[in-house]
Amino acid sequence: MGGAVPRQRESSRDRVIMHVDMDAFFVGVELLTRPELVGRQVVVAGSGPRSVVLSASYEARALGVGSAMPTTKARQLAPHAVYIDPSHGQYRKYSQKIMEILGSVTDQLEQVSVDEAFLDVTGAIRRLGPPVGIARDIRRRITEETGLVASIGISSNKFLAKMASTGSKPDGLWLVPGSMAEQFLAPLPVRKLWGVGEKTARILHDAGFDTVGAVQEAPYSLLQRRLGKAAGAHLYELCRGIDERPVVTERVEKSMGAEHTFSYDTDDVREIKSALLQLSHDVARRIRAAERRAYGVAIKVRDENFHTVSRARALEQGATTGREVYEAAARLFDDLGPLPCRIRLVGVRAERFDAHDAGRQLSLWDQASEDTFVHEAEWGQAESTMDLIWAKFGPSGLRPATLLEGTISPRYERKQEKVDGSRTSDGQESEEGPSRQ
DNA sequence: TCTGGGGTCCTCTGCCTG
DNA sequence: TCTGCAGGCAGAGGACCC
Repeated sequence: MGGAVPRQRESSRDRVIMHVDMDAFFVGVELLTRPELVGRQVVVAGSGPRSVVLSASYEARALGVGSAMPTTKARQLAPHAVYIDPSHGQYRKYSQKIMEILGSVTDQLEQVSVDEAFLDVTGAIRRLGPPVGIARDIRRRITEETGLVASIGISSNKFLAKMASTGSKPDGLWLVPGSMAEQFLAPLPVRKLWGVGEKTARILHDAGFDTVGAVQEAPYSLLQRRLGKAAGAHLYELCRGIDERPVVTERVEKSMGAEHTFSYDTDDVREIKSALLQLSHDVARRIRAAERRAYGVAIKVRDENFHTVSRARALEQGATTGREVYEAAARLFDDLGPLPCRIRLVGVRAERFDAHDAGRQLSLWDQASEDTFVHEAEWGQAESTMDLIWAKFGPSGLRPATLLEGTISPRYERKQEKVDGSRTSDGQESEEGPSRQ
């Protein structure tokens, strides 16, 4: 039952893994252009009624403001903080610079998100010297070349390196030898473990485990009983600092999705379908950009009570156009039946990708009529042409007629204008970003 | 009180098939 | 032919991460 108790392979203790994590990255980037705000409470958050905090300066964090917190709550906690709309284009630009610096250290680089990455420097030590020296050099170069601050954790695997960088923040550097893993982790609250969220922490608390040290004492079978086979085994390993995952330099996306939260809950089917249509086109554009074809489409619908349902459908012919994605999404939505209450959020996701076949295959639907096939091919061509125009002039000038006035609701239209307004002619968000307060 | 958006992985369940 | 069972697979939902 539950399999053998896992043990760490001795060889894996010889690896040297770094976790580089930027300190309050979004705020840091904003402060580069607004140095007068350094040392003040600064919060990067959307300005909508339902937006959340993306990043907060350490001064704001001291008041309890944290990421993913509703902006309304953050304003209660930090009423005198400066609130800034996010400028994602800038964040991407700085992220790229940072990844270039990290890439010059080793090609064993795994970018986890816009502001953090793992490096396997095992092979670089002979060339560049001891790990701590490499990490110091990385931190110095990031600050000199971008003006931003990074914290770095070093250990024998990704999990421990991540825990070390978290512990070193802000502006720190920690090395945790693999042999010290259990002592290092024991005093930490279980919630600090990577993969232990709110729910798992509550289950562990109910079982009497509040610290990693307490979980270290728990039998393997008990963890599997309480948390499930995989999660139990995973936690058993993590609390001992065992993590055999390699640094993955190339990652292939398994799905691409887009979601929209309405400013106000709605039961207007026209408005909901208009959002589904817009999202379908957004997703399809990314499918085409990646030269892929989606053989599955899923929708997500969240109601006013925060109850979420999802529905998925396999597609015989891979989808690459917004029209194809929307047809599947709209059918899934229709299959849900009459709305029992108002809707808060809708999402569209494309999945089950395959290599993008160059020649357009005839679908069953297409085969019904030669005219239909020509029409579909033309539609695909039209959307590809739209991609080119988007790339050159930005999204504001062109969109399917079904997304223009009369079909899309005024409320959703306003949001699109806001998004479009923050972009430049090359389709990227402007250097200045959206308007700020 | 109020909870975005994008993504991955896991579990459970029901259906199909051998 | 029917029944029971196991395995594979897809769909739905949940938890988690940044």
